[in-house]
Amino acid sequence: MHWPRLRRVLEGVSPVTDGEFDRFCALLVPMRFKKKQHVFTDQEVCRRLAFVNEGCLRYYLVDNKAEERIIYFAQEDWWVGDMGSFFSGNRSLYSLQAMEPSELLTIDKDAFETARAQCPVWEAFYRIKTAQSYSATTDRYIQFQSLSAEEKYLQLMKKSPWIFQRIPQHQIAIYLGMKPQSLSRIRKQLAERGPIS
Amino acid sequence: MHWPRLRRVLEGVSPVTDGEFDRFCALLVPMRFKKKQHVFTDQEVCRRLAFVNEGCLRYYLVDNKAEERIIYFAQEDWWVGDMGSFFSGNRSLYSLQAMEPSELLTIDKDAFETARAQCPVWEAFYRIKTAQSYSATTDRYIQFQSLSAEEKYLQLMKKSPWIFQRIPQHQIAIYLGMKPQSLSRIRKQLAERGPIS
DNA sequence: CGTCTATTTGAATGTACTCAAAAGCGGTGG
DNA sequence: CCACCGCTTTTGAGTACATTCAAATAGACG
Repeated sequence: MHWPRLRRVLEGVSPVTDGEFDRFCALLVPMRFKKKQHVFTDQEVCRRLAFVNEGCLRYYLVDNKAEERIIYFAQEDWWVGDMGSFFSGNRSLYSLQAMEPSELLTIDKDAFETARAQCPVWEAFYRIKTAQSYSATTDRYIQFQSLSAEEKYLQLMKKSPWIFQRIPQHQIAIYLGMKPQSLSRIRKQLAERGPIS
Repeated sequence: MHWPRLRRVLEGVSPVTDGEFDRFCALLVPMRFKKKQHVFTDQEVCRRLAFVNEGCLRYYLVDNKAEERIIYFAQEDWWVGDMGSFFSGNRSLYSLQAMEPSELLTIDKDAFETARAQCPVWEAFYRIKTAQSYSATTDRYIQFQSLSAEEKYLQLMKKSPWIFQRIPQHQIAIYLGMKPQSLSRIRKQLAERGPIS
């Protein structure tokens, strides 16, 4: 099997030979998930990291006040999973759920270690991506503190317009850390204030 | 030079031989910083990651509203620096400043790559720590959303009591994402409500 | 002792929330 | 095709938590 999307993503970090790519792909297990199906839920260990070959998912938790909190939405070309749980073997606090029928290419811990030893591109890829994700999460933490609800909405429109094509509005509100009612009001205000622009 | 704190921290991940530890230490440059001195500031590239052998620092930025936001306080045994800037070579958004006279053991990018190739303990250490930091930051992002100002304060008391021994209260308030006045009020309320406990 | 900074306190304000209900939308089955 | 049901989005009124602005008090350092 080819998985051209995956190949393109890996090439983004360093060139890959056919042989190395095939070796890597041999370690992956493709899996399909129906809409609303969970890849894993909280209270279980995340045993596989996964590449989103097709579809759209949300990574979320239910907090101590029984509120859902969404960490991210993922679409094609994203890697998903709970690295903390994956490496430590502890149960995850988070859940990963398909928002649309999705196809994932998954790798378990043994395959991960094999790939790390035998596929330089994979070693480089996840090393770089982990550091980038860490940075990006720190940036997001700060943005969450700094921005008002309206600013968060406008920023998301600018940075991730695809989300508005695939995700219902009340989920976007939760992702932005606000109530669906608040997002609705913000949209109304913006529509009134700036129909021109 | 011995650097027993550093050795103990590395041993936390995997055993180290004297030879490997010496090889690693030879790649480090010790540096001292006075109180309030910056290790690096925003607008410059973070060229060194550093181990806190002694002292206490804060990692912060000035946001788009000209407000200081503190990402973390670090004390002995922490590794500090902006990994995003360090690896990408882009200017950092963040600044790192000594809160007390501090001694750092620093490593630049060349030494880092050398160490990664030649010191297995270092390769394993930063790989594991990066993933852990990423997880921890995600957890913190969620906590920031979920908890009230008072809950954040109580949680910090429980999880990082050392901070209250070394850091002035208004800096703690900023770290918790609130105004110094708010933290003062919260402390007052808690003192009134629960002198018994 | 005096100055500078940190902390506390008060009063008024604002942003986003809660509770509640109405309107809109999409899919299903009669 | 239409009627109904469930879910999403909108709207309204009142509330809460933390903020702003302002000033007083306390504490640290030279």
